Formats: sequence, structure tokens, C-alpha cells
Amino acid sequence: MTRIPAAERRAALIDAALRVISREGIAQATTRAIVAEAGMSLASFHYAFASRDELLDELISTVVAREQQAVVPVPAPGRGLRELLETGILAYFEHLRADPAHEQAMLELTQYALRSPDRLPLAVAQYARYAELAERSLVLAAEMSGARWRVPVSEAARVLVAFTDGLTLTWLVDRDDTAALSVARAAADALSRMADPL
Amino acid sequence: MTRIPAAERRAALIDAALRVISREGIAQATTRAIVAEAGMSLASFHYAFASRDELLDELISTVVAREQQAVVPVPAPGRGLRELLETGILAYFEHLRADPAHEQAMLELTQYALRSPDRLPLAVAQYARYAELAERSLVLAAEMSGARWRVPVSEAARVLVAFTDGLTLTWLVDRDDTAALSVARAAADALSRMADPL
DNA sequence: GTCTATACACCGATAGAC
DNA sequence: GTCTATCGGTGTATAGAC
Repeated sequence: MTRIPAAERRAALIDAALRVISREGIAQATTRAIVAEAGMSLASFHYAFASRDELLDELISTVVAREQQAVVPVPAPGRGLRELLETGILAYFEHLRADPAHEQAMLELTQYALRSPDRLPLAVAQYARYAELAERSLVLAAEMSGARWRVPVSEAARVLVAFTDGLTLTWLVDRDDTAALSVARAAADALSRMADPL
Repeated sequence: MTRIPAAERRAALIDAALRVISREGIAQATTRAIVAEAGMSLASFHYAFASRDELLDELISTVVAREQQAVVPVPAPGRGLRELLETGILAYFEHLRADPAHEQAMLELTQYALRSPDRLPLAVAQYARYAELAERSLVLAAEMSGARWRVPVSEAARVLVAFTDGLTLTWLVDRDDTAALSVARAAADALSRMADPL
């Protein structure tokens, strides 16, 4: 009916696809399910995208670019690095609990990308982005607590990404909040020991 | 042609399915791909299994039951808990490097199970098994190093599972061995601090 | 029990009217 | 540009001969 700019239509389809994947998984995110979610006809899909794979590729790039600081150390002067890190990880955990489907979708998208050599760079970029955000948090936390990283911050950031990833995956399976808190504490402990107080 | 007992045929199909999933991913593990891998006809599949889902369910149960001690602390008297744990995690990492496709397959199976309420118990059982194996390692490591867990061993085991899971996922994406070693070190550090020397 | 042949649903993608 | 209708292909599952 209405005439909609191509870019807008692409964005709408990407959003719809993410909703379908979050709700039902990537396997159920067929072109038909996506256009139904977006309230469009099937042909509109292929007017906006050459193929389903093209949409999924752009979906990953878009969502990764959109990803915001997840592990934010809450500014609270006078607290040590360990406490700041733990609070930051707990903030991420709250984010996970608030929208588990989103993190589950991101995990599925990663594994999808891992399965094709062509799409592998998308997964790598996704985790590079995670590491970048983690690094920013770590720099900030060290500044706030007056500490100095003994190892390259990028290395510590990579560890933080692994720890939060593990926290996410295990919690998605057993939904054990207490266990997740324990993981958060252990992770903050290990990370804080990669820095020296000034 | 040949007459094969049903149980044997089921086992052969399960093995074939695991090979296909490891090689090409769960999405490509169609009934046709599985029977081709097993060298059977399509009808034989449905003689042995009522449906593809039934095979996947049994595949998860079988593989999980088959799972062996992954993080084994290498017996080496005179070493501290931290060193024992690190060696154990590194042993797991070597196992991961030796057969990444297997761990990737296990991750995909977990996510597949997470997507249906009926199959959720399979994922839960899978991670309960991981935790059980981890707990055994931690008990052993404490014994060998003469340490005593300050927290319930099951709690420390759950943390170990999360850490190895995170190590796995991130390494599968970037294949950064150095980063993985760093994760292993940090994980061993955090875990060892959950125990006291005797 | 094991096969070939096929039913039937659903997929991605396109043709062609408007 | 947007729609309905449909193509060609592949998926799971089954029928029926042997």
C-alpha cells in the first residue's frame, strides 16, 4: 500500500527479524515469519533484501554496532577496583535477567556466523566489539579506583568477555541467580588481581 | 540388505548425526544428511526413530552420559591448588583445541534444547553433568594440594563450568590461544581463592 | 526389516498484475 | 513499489513392494 523508503523497510525487517529470533530462535526466523512480524508481504522482503542470508548478515552488523556499554562500572568514589568490577558485572547480569531472549539471540547469531567461512568475520567483529566495550569499562574502573593495570587492558578485557559469556550461557541454562552471583564475584576477584593499586 | 538390530541402528544413526552436526552444524543435520553419513536409506531412519526430534533428544542424552572428565587436575604432588587448577583447565583447553568441532556441536545442542520447553531438561541435565565432573576435579585438586574449600564445592564447580564455557565460546570465535591462556590463568586464580590451605 | 517411490508441508525466491 | 500467485527445491515422514 504505502510507499516506504528502502532503507526504512530494511530497518523494519531487521527489527522484526531480531524479535522473531529472540522469541523463537534463528531456526524459526524464516522469511515468512519475519514479514509476518513486520506486517509486510513476502515480496517486500525480496525487494529490500536479495536473500535471507543478506538480512541476517546485516542484522548481525546492525545489532553489534548498536550494542552499548553493558558492563558499566557505577561511579562510586572511595571504592576499590574489585568492588567496582563486581558492581559492573552485576549490572550486566541485571541486563541479562531483564532480557534473556536478547542475549540468547546474540549467542545463536554468533554460532550461525561461526558455521560459514564467509560469515566468520561477523562473529569476530561481534566479539571485538564486546572486547572494546569491556576495555572501556576496565579503563574507567581503574581510573575511578586509582589502580593501574599490570597487564595490557585489552588482555584483561578479553578475560572479562569470556567470563561474562560463561556467566550468560550457564545462567541461560539453569537460571540460577545465586550461582551467577558467585561467578560474578569470582570474575571480579580475578580481574582486580590483574591490576595494582597506585 | 543386512538385518541390523534396532538398538545398533539407533546407535549408528546417533553417531552419524553427531558427526554431521560437528562438521556442518545442527541446521544441516537433516534426516537425509544423517542417513547418508550412516550409509542407510531414509526409511531406515524412521524405522529406528519416530522423528528427527526423537533422535536429537537421544543424541543429547547419549553424548552427555558419555562425557568424560574434561578438566582433570594432573597429579603432581608438592604443587599448590592454583597450579593444579590451572594445569587442569589447560588440559581442557588442549582437549578443545584437539577437537573444536565437538565443543561447538555441544554448544549448538544446548541452544537447540533451550528453545523448547520440552527439551529444556536436556540442557539442564547436560550442565548438571558438567558441574558434576567439575566438582570431582575440584575435590581431587584440593586433596592433592592439601586445601579445603571455603565455599560448597558444588558452588565452586558451577563457577568452573561458567569459566570453561566462556573460554570455549570466546576461543571458538577468535582462536586466540594467548588470550585463552590468560583466561585459564585468571580462572584458576579466582577458583583457588575460594579455598584455604590446610 | 529394508528398500524405492512418493505424499505433503514449508522453504526461499520470482513472475507478473496493478 | 507493492501486491498475489506460483515456481522449484528440500524437508520430514510414510506407503507399499520385496
